[in-house]
Amino acid sequence: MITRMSSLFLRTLREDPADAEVPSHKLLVRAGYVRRVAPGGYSWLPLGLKVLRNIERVVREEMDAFGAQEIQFPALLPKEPYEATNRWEEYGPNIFRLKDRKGADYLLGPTHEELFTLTVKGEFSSYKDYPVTLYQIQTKYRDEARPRAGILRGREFLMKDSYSFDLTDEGLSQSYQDHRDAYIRIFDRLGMEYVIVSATSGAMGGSASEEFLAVAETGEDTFVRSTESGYAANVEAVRTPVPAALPLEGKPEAQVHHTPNTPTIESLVDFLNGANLGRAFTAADTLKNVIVKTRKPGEKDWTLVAIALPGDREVDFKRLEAALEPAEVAMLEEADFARNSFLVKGYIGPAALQANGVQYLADPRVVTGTAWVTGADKADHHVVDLTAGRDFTPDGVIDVAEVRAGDPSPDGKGVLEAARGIEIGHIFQLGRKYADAFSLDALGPDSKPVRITMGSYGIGVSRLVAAIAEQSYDERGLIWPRNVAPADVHVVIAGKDETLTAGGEKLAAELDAAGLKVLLDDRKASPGVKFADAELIGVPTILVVGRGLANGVVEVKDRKSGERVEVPVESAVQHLVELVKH
RNA sequence: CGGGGCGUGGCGCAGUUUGGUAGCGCACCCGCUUUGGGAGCGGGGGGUCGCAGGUUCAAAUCCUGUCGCCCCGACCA
Repeated sequence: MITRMSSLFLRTLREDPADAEVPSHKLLVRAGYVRRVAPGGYSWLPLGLKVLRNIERVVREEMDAFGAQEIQFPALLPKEPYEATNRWEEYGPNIFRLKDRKGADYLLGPTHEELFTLTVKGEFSSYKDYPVTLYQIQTKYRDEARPRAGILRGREFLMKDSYSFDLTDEGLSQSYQDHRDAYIRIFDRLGMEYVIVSATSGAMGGSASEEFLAVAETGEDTFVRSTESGYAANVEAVRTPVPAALPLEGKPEAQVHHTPNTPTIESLVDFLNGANLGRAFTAADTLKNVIVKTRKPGEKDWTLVAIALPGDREVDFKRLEAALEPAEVAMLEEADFARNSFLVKGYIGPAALQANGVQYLADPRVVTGTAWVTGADKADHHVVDLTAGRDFTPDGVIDVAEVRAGDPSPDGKGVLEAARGIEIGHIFQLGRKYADAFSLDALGPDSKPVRITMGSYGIGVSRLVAAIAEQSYDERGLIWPRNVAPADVHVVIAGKDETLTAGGEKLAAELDAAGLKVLLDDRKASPGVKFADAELIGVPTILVVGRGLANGVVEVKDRKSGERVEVPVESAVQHLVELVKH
């Protein structure tokens, strides 16, 4: 197919739009791919739509390839199914709600678990029908509090969502794995740099859940990865490596010291270093005892839990919540201290805690043989060289300290660094939550009902356009990976005399005949304008038909490397076909 | 929801302090020249200055109200 710039509905902008901050937003607008029509709502212009469709095509091919079947629901949905799962309430202000003329409630679908479940229930009833996986590529709506970054976080977006329905847990695992494999193929084909991180296993039976993050500075998600290996994880899922235990023999005796006015780690370290103890102390030598209270679902009373961690670290509340889930967690209030007089604020130690039946959980770094400075359970006193495994033994391990850049990687290779990513895919095993809500059963071979178990899998299709752009651009413009580019070759006729025009037209026709998608710049603009636009638009290969034509050569430019080679006109088509098809 | 900023031709902005003929660059149209890196010269079209009310002989500019948008954060996938 030949797309002619002379008639293409396209206007490129020389300046960045004022409301754009991130590179993908600026470039997609400047290059004429998208235009904003409302906060979080964008129209796709011809070039943008080509890119979007290319991504859709890759997603569709890989979904179909493992047997998923495409269907499509309305975006406009009745309230009732969402009431059945309580999500009409749970979603709160994040869904668009509307009423029809009769006053009936509707919503614009944010995701479609309910509809898929109901649809399967309506059609299938025998165990022989399962397993089945359905998907759709469809516009979703969420009333984001603050849409931002152009296409990256909109209130209307295109998403592929699929749902697997299985008779058994093993079947669900297989469906999950099928999706995982398909996602890897999809993102590889799209030429993305991405990581797969385990998402926190939610309250729903510790079900598996992983996120695919496109690596990009502008991403909203933080994850850590190893500098030396492929290890990557959500901060909440990082497991701190446990150091080897140290021998207890020869360790100095624990000694209580009078440490006036040292309720904080900083003041304690300063005091110790001024106390002529014959060595230097750092915050990492102290053991901080943080007390929180937890409450399991259904329980009325809170229970105290102590968390011991090196004094140079803070408790990461998100990691703590993830570790204690499904129990709730809260910080202590003054009243809690008043009620428990053994808690001497600033001087809490393991002895009083354990003596009073408070569960005492320690950071993985607190292994047998490590010696600590910690509270002595009375005001203005600390104990030095309190040694784990000798003077105290924690009731268990809890890995909730903040993860820092420079920490050793859990796989033993390299150290961790923090990085940002854009969530482009999410897969997880739902289990039977929705099947239970709608009593989705299959009749088994024994004529007894079997409750179906489900998985739910998403890919942000429109978001991918921006995510790919975030990973692939330079100061001149966009640089599309081959599989998503709006064309295979951008033919620039650099000049306007008739020989050039005719030569360019002929090459474009031949490339088209050879099955390539051609963007032909047949405008009367000056070469400089055309070159600048070609680089802004970002088709990976640019064919320049210009002054060399008189000598029988044309120029093939690689958008990414900037490399140019001169090719004889006669072999240009073959050269390009090989380049494009690899 | 908290903080900050902004609403002036299609886009990017100046003009508002100190009220007095709405301006610049890009884009667009016409003519001539130009044609391998966003050309030159000349001519031209296009804006009820977010909206409403008020002050004034006179309001983009001052006052009051209101609506909207963007950015950071909170929240959320």
